[in-house]
Amino acid sequence: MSDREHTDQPPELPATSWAVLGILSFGTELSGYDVKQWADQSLAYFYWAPSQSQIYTELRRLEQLGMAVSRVEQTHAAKSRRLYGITELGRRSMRQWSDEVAAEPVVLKHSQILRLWAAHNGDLDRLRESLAAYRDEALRTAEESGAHAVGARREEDWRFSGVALEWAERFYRDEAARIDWLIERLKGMR
Amino acid sequence: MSDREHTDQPPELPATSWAVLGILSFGTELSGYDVKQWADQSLAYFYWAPSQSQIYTELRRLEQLGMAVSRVEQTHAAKSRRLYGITELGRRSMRQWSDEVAAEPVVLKHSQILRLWAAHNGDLDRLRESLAAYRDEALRTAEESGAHAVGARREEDWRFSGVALEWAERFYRDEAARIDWLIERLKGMR
DNA sequence: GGGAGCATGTAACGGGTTACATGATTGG
DNA sequence: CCAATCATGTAACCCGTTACATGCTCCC
Repeated sequence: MSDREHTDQPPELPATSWAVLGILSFGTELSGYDVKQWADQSLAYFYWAPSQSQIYTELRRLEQLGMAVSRVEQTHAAKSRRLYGITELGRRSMRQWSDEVAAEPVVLKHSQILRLWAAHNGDLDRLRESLAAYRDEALRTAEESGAHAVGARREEDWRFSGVALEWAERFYRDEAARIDWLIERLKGMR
Repeated sequence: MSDREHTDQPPELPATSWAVLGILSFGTELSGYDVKQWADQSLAYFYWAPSQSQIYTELRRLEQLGMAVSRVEQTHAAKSRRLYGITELGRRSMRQWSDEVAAEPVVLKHSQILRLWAAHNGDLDRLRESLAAYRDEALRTAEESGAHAVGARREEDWRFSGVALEWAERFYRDEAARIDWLIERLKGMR
């Protein structure tokens, strides 16, 4: 019995599901709408922002698997929202996923570099402009991540998500620096 | 008439299509199989590696749109392969895509950081091991990109794809360095 | 002879997106 | 009162993957 708990593999789920379950694992009861906000302010910086409708789908799936439970909160007369919380099974599965399931390969789809790669078609000056704009955007993203990291560090349970956001801050700073290098590298090319 | 050529937008296609057309834009006639090899040795380092079957699908679509043409090469008695080449329309579309179509947002799905973010569930030491392994893998990838970059620099037409691969080399080196930072940052945390 | 690589494709499926639909509450 | 935000969900669709099927050729 207690053996099974150690040897059972968590069910195969897309990473999205684990991400959503991960948000619930911070312990707060959340609506689908809330989950979306949280995802946009953390996940989005190193993973991606699932759409609202997808989040609802995932939450329903997690509940069906017994990893989450929901209850309806009656805020007002006519208005209500469904709050989801993680279950014991959910926590256990999350732990198994963390420890036992191999991490999928890191996915990078860098359309800026895709354009550079094919720059023998097209106007190089326009590419340079586009790169410069992307550089500034990356710096802004770095600052955003940093700001969210400060917020996350305040809560003991969020210490690792805080570090993840610090990582993101560095990532986007490095990204900007690499673009600077690239612009320099392209000087004189035609 | 010549006006239209300047104002027409290229058809809306998924980035995959442009990537495949981009491979053809280097001028060599290629089979679907060849395209896959090329993609694995360049695209994969900054974009992603489309599956073989997807490549065949894209090639057929590009031909239907008039951006590519194919002919059957009879290698041997019973064996043949279909070679694809870019057309004038294909080149023009590629140029328009480069110059006029806004670049899609950069997609990053970093499952290593996803695990870090949720590390309050699960074993931190196992995460550290996983990160160390990823670091080494990133360094290997950096070296691979660098090697391909050297090859690309030899051909005049590939100068930009060479620079893209140099960018990739830096990217994966920075990635490894960031993991080193991260491992250091996690020291003492539990 | 047999295995590795060359070569092309089909079918089923799934993950995820956009667009749409609906309605309540809050604050200026 | 009106816009923004909160809140939930359906339907259509598409991109892309895996698994499968098939058969050749080269070289050991």
